[in-house]
Amino acid sequence: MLANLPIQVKNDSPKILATMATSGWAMQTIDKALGLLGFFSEGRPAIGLSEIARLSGFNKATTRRFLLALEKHGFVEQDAKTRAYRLGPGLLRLARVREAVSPVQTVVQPILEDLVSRIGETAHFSLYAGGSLATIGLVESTKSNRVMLERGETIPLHATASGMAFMAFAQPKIVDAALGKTLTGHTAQTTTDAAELRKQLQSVRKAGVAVANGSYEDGVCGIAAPVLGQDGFARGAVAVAAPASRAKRNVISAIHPEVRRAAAEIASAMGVDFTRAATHPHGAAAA
Amino acid sequence: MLANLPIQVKNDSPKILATMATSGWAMQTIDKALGLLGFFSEGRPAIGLSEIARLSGFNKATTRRFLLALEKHGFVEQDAKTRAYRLGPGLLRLARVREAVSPVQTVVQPILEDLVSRIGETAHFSLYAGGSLATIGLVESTKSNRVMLERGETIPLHATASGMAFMAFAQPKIVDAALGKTLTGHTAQTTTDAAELRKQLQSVRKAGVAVANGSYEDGVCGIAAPVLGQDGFARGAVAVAAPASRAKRNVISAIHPEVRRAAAEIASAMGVDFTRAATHPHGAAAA
DNA sequence: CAAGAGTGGTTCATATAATGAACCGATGAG
DNA sequence: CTCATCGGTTCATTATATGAACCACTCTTG
Repeated sequence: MLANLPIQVKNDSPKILATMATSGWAMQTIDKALGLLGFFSEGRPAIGLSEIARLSGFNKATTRRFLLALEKHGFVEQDAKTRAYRLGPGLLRLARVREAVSPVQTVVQPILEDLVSRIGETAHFSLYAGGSLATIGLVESTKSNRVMLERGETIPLHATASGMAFMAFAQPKIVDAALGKTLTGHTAQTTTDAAELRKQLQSVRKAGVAVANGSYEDGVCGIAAPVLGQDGFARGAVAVAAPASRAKRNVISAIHPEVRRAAAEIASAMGVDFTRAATHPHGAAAA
Repeated sequence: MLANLPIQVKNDSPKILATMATSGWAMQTIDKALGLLGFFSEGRPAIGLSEIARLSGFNKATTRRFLLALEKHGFVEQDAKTRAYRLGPGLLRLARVREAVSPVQTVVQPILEDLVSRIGETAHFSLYAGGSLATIGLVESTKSNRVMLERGETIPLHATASGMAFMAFAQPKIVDAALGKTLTGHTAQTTTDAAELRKQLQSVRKAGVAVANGSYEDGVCGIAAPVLGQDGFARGAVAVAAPASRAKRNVISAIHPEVRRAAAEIASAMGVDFTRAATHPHGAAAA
């Protein structure tokens, strides 16, 4: 049973982009090209041309043209030796501009650190971007038996506590889009029925917190709270991830208020007007 | 003469992208869409649809489709109230992945801080990305009369010390591309003649350092050294920016070795093999 | 108030762009 | 050697992006 070893959570979904273009929408070329960037992760930092083509389902020639266009703008760069492509330095500049304008990472990190010091479990913060939640902040527990996450990972909305907390307070169209497509089961515990998930979202709205036990990764229990924007809709979520072995009822209960507090702090630090949160569009208290 | 006030350096170039597509190259749609991101900066963090269309030279309808495609992937987001677009959270994730794989920002910052503490002037580090240098790290001097820079700014190659230091050791094709297009004069001091600039690059190669006095912003003197990659070609540059009033001959001379040292440290920290730097493709010592 | 000039956003005929099977040369494994 | 990769390229085929004119709306301004 994994005993006392850190639990490594990974995301190795291949997901073909080529067929996705059939969603009857416009500006598909850009869509496809930007989709390629999603294949890069901490665990797969550099990818060869053929492999990207295989992963995305595009022709090698097309894939290469995409990569050249991305390279021209510094979004990817090609290793001179291995010829493999990796994320480029242009992203750093854009992220800096964004961060200079509305600081998130700098503000979130200390809040997460505080959260981790209080409850002793790994915590992370993610923002909704491009159809899923993107992990923006991550602080790992110092315990030897802890949950480990990849930096900058994208996490599915329907299979995680963060995702459920987010969806419970997100704009309806986002939820519809997320639950509309085929829901992949990550473990035996994953709920893949949209109607059932919507029922669960109701409970999350009442509680203001989402709990997911092994629905994304076996043996990992997540407790998450939504981070709301000025319009009252969710922007992202804060979550605590604990080994299931430690996640007893009373422990989870104790974590609830801490996660909600962290979520409120983050929302506030991101410049949220909390008087608005009272007249929440979902009619539930979430902060 | 500006006396003792901090000197603010800005970049307000409008530059139309619509005509640029004529460069006989492929995958133009992606190119155009990604070009829009370049209009966002610390000084212009949010832009309305019409203004982006005006800046880029594209049709409003086309521009909107670009923005929607970018938004879908979290590269931009639209303010619910003002309807203006700004850089999106998806960039943070990608930058994090890139940073997790090959840390630059985290490594550069302390080196810059050390540099600033030694010489007492503003210092910054930039990487080549998308046709120009992108400021990745920035530490300002604590003096009241100091040079101020925007975070995440893109700086022209031909008009700055950083640019010249970079070009002097960059891949020839990059230099050709940079000097091939029309060179804009930012001040009366800016050299806009490609042949003359190439001659200056020769001197920079000999010195291993570039000095630019008021060629980008009046009253600002830049001293820069290239940061070389494992292939011996420049990846970016470190620069010190001082008010011209303080930049006496002997001061500049004193800064030279400090900037070169910082450049060497950064290159080393970025994982550069320095035994390679000896057999430099340009036949000059640059570290 | 009304008129004018801005917005952001949408439509549909037109014209331009993206695409991929087959190809090449190189490299590495058996 | 042979076979299977790799990254990269070509050109006929096809699907795509594009923009003028159009709303609906919100400011100013007289």
